[in-house]
Amino acid sequence: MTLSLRQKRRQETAHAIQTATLELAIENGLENITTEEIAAAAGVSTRTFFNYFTNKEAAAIGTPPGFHEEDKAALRDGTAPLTEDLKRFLDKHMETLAKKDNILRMVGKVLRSNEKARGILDGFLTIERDDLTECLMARVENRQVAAAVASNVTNVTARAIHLWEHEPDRSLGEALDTIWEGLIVASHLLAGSSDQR
Amino acid sequence: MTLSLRQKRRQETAHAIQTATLELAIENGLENITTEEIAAAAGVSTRTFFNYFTNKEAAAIGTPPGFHEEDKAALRDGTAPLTEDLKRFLDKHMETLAKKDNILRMVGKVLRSNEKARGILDGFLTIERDDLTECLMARVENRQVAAAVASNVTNVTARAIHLWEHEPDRSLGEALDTIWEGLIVASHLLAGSSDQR
DNA sequence: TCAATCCTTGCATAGTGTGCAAACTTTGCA
DNA sequence: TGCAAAGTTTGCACACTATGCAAGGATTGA
Repeated sequence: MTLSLRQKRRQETAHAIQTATLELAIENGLENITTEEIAAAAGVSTRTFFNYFTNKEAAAIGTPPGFHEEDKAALRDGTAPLTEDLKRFLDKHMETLAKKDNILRMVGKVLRSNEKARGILDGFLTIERDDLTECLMARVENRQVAAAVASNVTNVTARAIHLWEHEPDRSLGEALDTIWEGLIVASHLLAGSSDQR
Repeated sequence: MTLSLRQKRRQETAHAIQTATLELAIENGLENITTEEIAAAAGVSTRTFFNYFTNKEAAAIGTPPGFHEEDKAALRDGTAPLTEDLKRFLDKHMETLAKKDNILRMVGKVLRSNEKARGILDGFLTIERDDLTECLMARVENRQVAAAVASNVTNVTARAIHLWEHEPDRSLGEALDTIWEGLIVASHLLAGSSDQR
């Protein structure tokens, strides 16, 4: 985990650009600031800005954390009922996200109603979903089932973040519990069982 | 349903621009054509292009059909188990999409791996999902459950289209059936029932 | 027929994003 | 230590994107 000087600089610059982007954007709105202003605030040239990110939106989003290898392994090799292993997996993932909850909150504020940004986020979500689908192949009978479960996981994550953004006194974990509850009830309904609990 | 001359022209121009965009894009890739070329091919000025669509990607996508009011009403007021009403709803929606399957196929080809386009599509999907969530409020116990079900519906649609794009000899309806099957099994798993069928 | 309304277009302009080449820094090997 | 290879930053040029504005044309309904 020891980074070379070059790698460390790269991380620092990337972080400086993201921070500058978010701060300026919270002040003025992402639409009303230019890459030039961001670059100046981050202490680099405009050209260098574009060496790190292809646009403002990507700079604001930065590089979201993917799933941890250990968590994926635990999910793949788990022996408890799938629902339980999944819930544990999601809890872990939420903990990871909670570590950067200040950035998460800014990103949410800044990106609402920005199409380009939604596309970028959707790209990351797609990667996560595919990643998870592969994991789940070890636990379910075929790819369609794995994809359906994986979709629900990424959706739950997105909806939990959304809920957390709108209800300030709720923690990410608590928001997840509420959303998860809804998913379970919905699954009973879709499964067509008559007992809903 | 009788349109004035102005309204008819508007539709025609919009359609001409979308068609020109898709044809040029299939030939050369959306990234390699300019709004200027598209406008010329559609027989309008560049400025007029931007009066209709804010960018190439939006022009390629056009205006996707939302859900039909009758179908939504049927879902809201249905009395069969929710799963069955939902499946019927999806079947209807797929029929609607199938009517424009030539455009659907082109759109899929052109947009793959275009972030801006994904954002726009995601915007439309969000509208559909919210629309559906409202409908489902009449059928389920709370908003979280409605949102979970609605997410599954839009996901299933997206995955069905994806499957159909990759397996040329399958109809949209058949693709939906395969994906739906996967969702039902997944729901049993998430619901935690021991019998999976 | 005429005024209100809407549409198209050209022009000007601010901003985005990339290729290229020159200068500079870090790296790691002799 | 010294030096070549690799990676970074920057300026510059350039093509493309997207919007505001104003002039002129077409459509509408009275």
